[in-house]
Formats: sequence, structure tokens, C-alpha cells
Amino acid sequence: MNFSVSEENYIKSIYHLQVTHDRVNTTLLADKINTKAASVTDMLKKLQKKQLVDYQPYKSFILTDKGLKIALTIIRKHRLWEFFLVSKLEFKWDEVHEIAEQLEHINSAELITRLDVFLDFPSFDPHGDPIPNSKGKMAAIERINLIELPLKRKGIVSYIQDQSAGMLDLLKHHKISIGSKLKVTRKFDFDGSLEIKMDEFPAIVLSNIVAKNIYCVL
Amino acid sequence: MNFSVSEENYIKSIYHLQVTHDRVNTTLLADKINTKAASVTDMLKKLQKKQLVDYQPYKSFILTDKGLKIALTIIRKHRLWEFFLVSKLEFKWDEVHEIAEQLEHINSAELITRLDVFLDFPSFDPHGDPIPNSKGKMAAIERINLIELPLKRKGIVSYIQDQSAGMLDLLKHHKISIGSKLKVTRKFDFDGSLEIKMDEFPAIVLSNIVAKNIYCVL
DNA sequence: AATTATTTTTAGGTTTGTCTAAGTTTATTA
DNA sequence: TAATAAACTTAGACAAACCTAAAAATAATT
Repeated sequence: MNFSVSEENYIKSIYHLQVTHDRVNTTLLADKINTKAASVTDMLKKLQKKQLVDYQPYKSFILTDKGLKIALTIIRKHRLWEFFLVSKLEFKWDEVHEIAEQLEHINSAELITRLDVFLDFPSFDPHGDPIPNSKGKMAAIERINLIELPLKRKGIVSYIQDQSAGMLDLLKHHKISIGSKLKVTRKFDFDGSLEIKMDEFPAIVLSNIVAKNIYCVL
Repeated sequence: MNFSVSEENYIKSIYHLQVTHDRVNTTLLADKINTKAASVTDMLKKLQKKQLVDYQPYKSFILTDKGLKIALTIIRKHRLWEFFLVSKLEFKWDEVHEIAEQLEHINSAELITRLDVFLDFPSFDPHGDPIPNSKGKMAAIERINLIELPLKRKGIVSYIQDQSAGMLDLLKHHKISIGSKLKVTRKFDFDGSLEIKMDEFPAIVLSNIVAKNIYCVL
């Protein structure tokens, strides 16, 4: 079965919502994909008919197993392409999302199989998100919030939760990016801010809200 | 300006027709893209309004300079992606067209610039067609029909005109592909067939119609 | 030149995916 | 629990891209 770009975007968005929220409803999805509730209803009926989503009018909804499988292949494509763009074409990790949004809809299983081989079966994309394998399985990862990183313990930045322009700008200014090695040198209880130290750079202070959006692996 | 996939396919097809035919008309184009004359008319009006095509009802039509420029960027994308698929992902040259048909519509100038660098600025795609550079210029190439290749002169297969399944099947059987080195060992006037010899293979005879579809560089 | 055939356009309809406005259903709160 | 608010669906419209059938224009033939 083949799906339109619209259908694929809905499926993908439902997936992203249902793993972060415990109930996905019409307005939530409408907001996520910048459309109107009425359009969501239209599409839900269509996806329901194709048995991709469990949906009853006025109730929250969820992907079926079939829908889930498709969501994971789309996410696999998106993240493999992101890895390609960064590792081969030398894009920065925060420049690739838009392009990958287009590439994820290219329809060819063989292409993705070969791309995976070419990239040597990467497990994580440049944002630190796990790449589903050809069966839809993703590597688990122990990520710890910067707030919880013990003092003086070295961590490697592996994920940024809030990827808004403002946050990325701030990180850029501090020369923090995915892969940065750092340790927390002080914690200020008063406002929850942290002082961190990266090799070759002077120590800097991050506000609590910024620190909360940074995740590390040990 | 951005164009829909449909618009781009029309522009590209008009280009391919106008370089091989001296007048492009509605039915010719309709045949080429497997649609109906009425649909072509609809699209011509649309492209006319956007000043991409010179068109008057009941007359043949042609791309404007603006339309030509766009055609060349699409063809550039198509051929660069084909080169990528063959040189990096190890597809065969006759397996990449469909995928490139999709990839050519990915919209990102930066992506193509970087892809070009990554591939080291290739001049020809795996089918032997020249890749337009970022300004739309293509390398000229002296290609000689196999029929005209002098006896015992070594040629390198660089282009197959008829890329139908039947032709490709025949070439595969004879182990002939783009890049094959061969020489003509005999010409039979009676039916125009040729005997050719490739290193490590016994001599084979190609019918006139097959030979006419094979082009070589010296 | 008149007729016939071909090509092209117009008219009107379909599908996909979107929208606004209005009506229903569900949830909240006084 | 009755009234109000929020969420959701339905109804009806619109644009893009396609279609078929019929009309109009052009080309080919007798």
C-alpha cells in the first residue's frame, strides 16, 4: 500500500504525539500540523477506513499496529536522511530537519536499505534520536537531564528537547552542540542555574530552564 | 518561486521534447506524460500565466528563458541524484530512474550544492547524459553511433538511446553496459548487423536496430 | 473549394485535501 | 444539575490536478 504525503504526515504526527502524550485528540493534532480540527476529522475517517488508526467520533485516537509500523518506517527514513545530510554532506545538525521532512516521503524500500548500508547502520540521528531498524526496533538509550548530572561527572550532550530558534541560538552562542563534552562545576540552588565547563572554554552559567532542555549520556 | 511536482514534471517534459523535436504540441506532450490533451491545455495556461512557456491556443509551444532555467535545475537534480545512487549506493545504472524522478523534486538549493561537492562535481550521469552545472551549462560530448565506429577501433559505450525493458534485457544478456569497452570486428552489409568483441568475452553479433541504439566515445 | 480527419480547446465533473461556519457532543463549573 | 465553555463533527465551498465528452479550430484530401 502507498500513502500520500498528507497521509504520511498525519501518521507520523500521531505517532510523535502518542509517545509523548497519553491521549491524542483532534485539536492537539490540528495544532501540531498547523491545520484545522475539521481537516483532522476528515483525515481520521480516511485513516480509519484504511485501518491505520483506531478512532471513534468524539473520542481520542491511537495508531493501530499497522499504522504504527508505517509511522516507524517514515521516522526511519527521516532519521537516516538526517544522518546522511550531516555525516556526508556536512550540514549542521540543526539545519537538516526541513530537508529530511521532504526526503522522508521518497518511496523506495531498496533505497533505504542501501542508504542504511552506505551509512553503516547508524543507531542515532544527529539530534540524538534513535533510528528504527528495518523491523521498526529502536535502540534504548539512558539519557540523563543536565540538572541530574552529578557534579564533576563528565557528560556528552546527546539531545536537546526544545529545538526552537531561540534555544538553538543560545546554544550556538555558548558553543554547545550534540556531542559536546562537559561537566557541571556548580549548582546554584537559588535559581536552579548551573555552571558548566567544557574543555578549552571558560566556565559558563546556564539558567535552569536551559539546563532542563539538555540531556546527556555519561 | 516554488512549483508543484506536476508543474515541474510538465516543464521538464517540455524541455526534453523541445530538444528532440522541432515543434512541441499538445498531443505529443500528453503522450509523453501519459495524460490527456485537455489536462495539458489546463497546465499550459497555468505555465503561460507564470511566464514559463510561450503558448497561444492551437499553436505549438516552447519554454521561455525562465522556463528553460527551471527545466535545467530539475534535470541537474535528477542527474546528480542518479550519479549518487550509482556511485555511492551501488545501484545499477538502469535501476535509478524511478527514484531520481522522485528525488528531483526535493526543494533545497543548498542540498544540491553540497551533493555536487560530495560527488566531486560529476559531468555525466550514469546513463552518459551531461549534468548541467549550477548555471545550467552542460558539457558537450562527441558521441558516435556504434554503426559509425570504424572497424577495430576501440570505443567505450556511453549512451543507450532506447532504454526500454526489452533493450536493457538484451544488453544485460550480452553483458553490455555503460562503460563497456568494445570494438567492431565485422560489418554485415546484408542486414546491417555488426560483430563486436569485448575483452574476456567471445565475439557477438548485434542486429542493426540494436547497434543503432548504442553510442560510444572513442 | 468543400469535405473529412485530426488536433486542440472548452465545458463540466471527480478526487484529494483544505477551509469556514454552524451544529453536536462532551466537559466544566457555578 | 443546569448552564456555560470547550472540543469535535458536519455541511458546504474552494483550489489543484485530473478526467470524459462535445465543440471549435486547423490540417489534409478529394
